[in-house]
Amino acid sequence: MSDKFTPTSKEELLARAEAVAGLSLAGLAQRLDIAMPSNSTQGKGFVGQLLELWLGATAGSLPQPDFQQLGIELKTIPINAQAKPIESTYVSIVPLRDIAGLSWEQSDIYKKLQHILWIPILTEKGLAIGERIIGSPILWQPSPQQAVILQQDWEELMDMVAMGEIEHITARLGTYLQIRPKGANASALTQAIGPEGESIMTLPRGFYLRTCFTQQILMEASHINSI
DNA sequence: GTCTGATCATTT
DNA sequence: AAATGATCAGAC
Repeated sequence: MSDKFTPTSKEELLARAEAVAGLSLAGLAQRLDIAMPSNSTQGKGFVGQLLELWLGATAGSLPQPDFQQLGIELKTIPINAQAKPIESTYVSIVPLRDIAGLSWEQSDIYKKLQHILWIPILTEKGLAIGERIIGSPILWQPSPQQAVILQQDWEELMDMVAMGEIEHITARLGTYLQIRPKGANASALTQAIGPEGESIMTLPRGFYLRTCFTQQILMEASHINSI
């Protein structure tokens, strides 16, 4: 039943995603002969991995788009019954060293944000993880206006990193993009640039998309779908 | 430790 | 209630 699948076109990928819209996570897990985690705390990441398996994502833990041949990144996004995102969306790790001369277009996050397959997951709290429902997929690319803001956010934040101001960066900065801790726990440390240009140890950080931004994406898509 | 996949727990 | 800062699970 769990025959392997590799998408060779975005149309094929989208069709494969549409085929499981309306299905519960437990339903898809059963189809793939995968065991469900007992709860959503232990199951962090399970939703994404389940859809990766179904859709034939290949990038593994590389900092590259999931479907390398197609240049498409896969993102599941938890939404409530009003179709509002429940959580921000992690995109990629923030480079904290050897970043001199790094441009927006060269960055890992730029490549991932060029083309995303969004899969909304209906995730009301109190709903068991297996009862979450897979929604209709959205194939998205940033509009020119969105691209400008994303680049501005990235440049503002990465300027601070390059200037040794990582410890002054909070999640309050950035219009669409924000930087937050992204590590196993508070004792996981990595090297970064300090105030005097020296090497310091700090928490690993990640780039996240704010819910106000991902909500835009979902709203635009529902508008298109309703025409 | 460095990435991927995210959601949890606490503060605001 | 929503946002921020912290954490969970797994591959390598």
